[in-house]
Amino acid sequence: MQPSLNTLEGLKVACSNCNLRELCMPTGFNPDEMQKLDEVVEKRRRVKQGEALFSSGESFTSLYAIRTGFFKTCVISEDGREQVTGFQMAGEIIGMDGIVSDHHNCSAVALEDAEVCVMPFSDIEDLSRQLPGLQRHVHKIMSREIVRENGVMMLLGNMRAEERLAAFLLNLVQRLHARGLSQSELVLRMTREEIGSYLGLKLETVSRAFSKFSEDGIIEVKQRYVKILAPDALKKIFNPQTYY
Amino acid sequence: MQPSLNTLEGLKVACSNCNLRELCMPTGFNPDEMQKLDEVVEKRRRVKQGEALFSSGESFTSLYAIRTGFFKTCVISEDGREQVTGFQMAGEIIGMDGIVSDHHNCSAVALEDAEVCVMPFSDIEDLSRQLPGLQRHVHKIMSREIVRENGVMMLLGNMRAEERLAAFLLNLVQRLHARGLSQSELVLRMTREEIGSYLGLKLETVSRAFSKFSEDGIIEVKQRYVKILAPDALKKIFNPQTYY
DNA sequence: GAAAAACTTTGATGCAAATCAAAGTTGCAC
DNA sequence: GTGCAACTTTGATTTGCATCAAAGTTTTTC
Repeated sequence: MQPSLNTLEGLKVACSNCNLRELCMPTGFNPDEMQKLDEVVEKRRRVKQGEALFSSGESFTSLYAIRTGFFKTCVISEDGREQVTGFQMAGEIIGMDGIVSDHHNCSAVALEDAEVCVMPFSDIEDLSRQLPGLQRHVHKIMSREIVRENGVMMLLGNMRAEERLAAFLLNLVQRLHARGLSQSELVLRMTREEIGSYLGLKLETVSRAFSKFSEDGIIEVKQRYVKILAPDALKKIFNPQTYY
Repeated sequence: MQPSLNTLEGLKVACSNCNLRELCMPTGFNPDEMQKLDEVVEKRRRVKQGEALFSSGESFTSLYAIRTGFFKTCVISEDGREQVTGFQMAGEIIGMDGIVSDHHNCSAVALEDAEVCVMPFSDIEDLSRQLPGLQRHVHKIMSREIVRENGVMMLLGNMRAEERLAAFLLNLVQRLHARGLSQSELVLRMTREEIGSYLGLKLETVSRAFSKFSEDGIIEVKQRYVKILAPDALKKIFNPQTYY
């Protein structure tokens, strides 16, 4: 096992001084424990835009912490229909779909050039038996994913096109804001078709909903660039009852 | 802590001789480890039809293993829309939605009189630090739920009404069969409205899809009773491409 | 920097499922 | 066992989104 300073092209990659620590790893450890935590990151890996970090059916070995870049995860039915199951950004952990069967159940594709920390799952399991804080963290991350998917089911099962898009934009901008970016401006990393797949809509419907929001003065759109002019109006569309 | 023989109305309730063991707990432990595992089940709890085992917002303490009965889990949006996120039967574990925030994110309601094993989550965490097999099992159960929800997203995002109902029936009968019941006959524990909520459809649409399958000779329906006459036809509806 | 490829927008039309409506069935309460 | 409440089925109509189509924009490629 390598020491706490793993390298990728000469870069220092210890969790202990990573600026995403609070997002992807538990906190409150002593220096000794921190060092052990660092060792969970076996190495880093770059993934070019359009490439897969892992693909459905591949054997599962590791979880991945996103350092930079943006991913989509998607499942494909036997007859070829693709469903985007999520979009993931820096500080988020992906790969947990593979644990149950030792094979990945979905694919993770980089929507922009990305870099991930590779964390062999057997090492995570070993260490989380020693560090209750890490154990708890792993449980929370998986539970968070379950809860997130519950929310998507609500979206897909109960909401209309504009409600889905409003929810999508609010969620994206909230997560970007938590990473120090603007809470009103964003550049979409995905196409209208990928948004549509995630939201259970066709790309034309997504485009029309964007245009409608724009006409109503709720957002400003120029291709992938979106500026939220009236966040309250978006929230009202997403959740009509709360505002009356 | 109680010994391995917890009781509920005089019944013996040790995991070690529960006939659902293979479904809800890991296997391959020695007698000493088995005894520890038994102690994770704090007690049993009966839940009457229509009552909630836990409700959204309640503080999270335990996971629950279903011994008998049938549950639905559902989330409710702020404006009152209900989305059924799953149906659970004997041997399945529920409550994992509560781990991330220490509060339940969804509600679990018994669709028939039920009995569950209450497993305090802190005990599960303590013991799974000692028993790697248990640790792995907990991870697998949560991963399985993530993968299941991915499948539901595919259903809701990409499939038409009859495909959804076909998938639903095939999934139910497969799980019942794994519990020793018929692979062709079942009695639905939920209403048309609850099926519709799960599948993102209105109750009338569910009813019409049942009638259509019945007219086509694929199933026999009498209210809650369903007999699958042509399982291959159902599979073909669910997954058109595989059969051509 | 021209041509092609990929993506987006907008309009016209069609259709699957929602909605509205009413009758039929089952099961529970008293 | 009668009456009411809950659930289910079926029909008529509406509607939101999909589909089909074409033009416009941006990015990539050579």
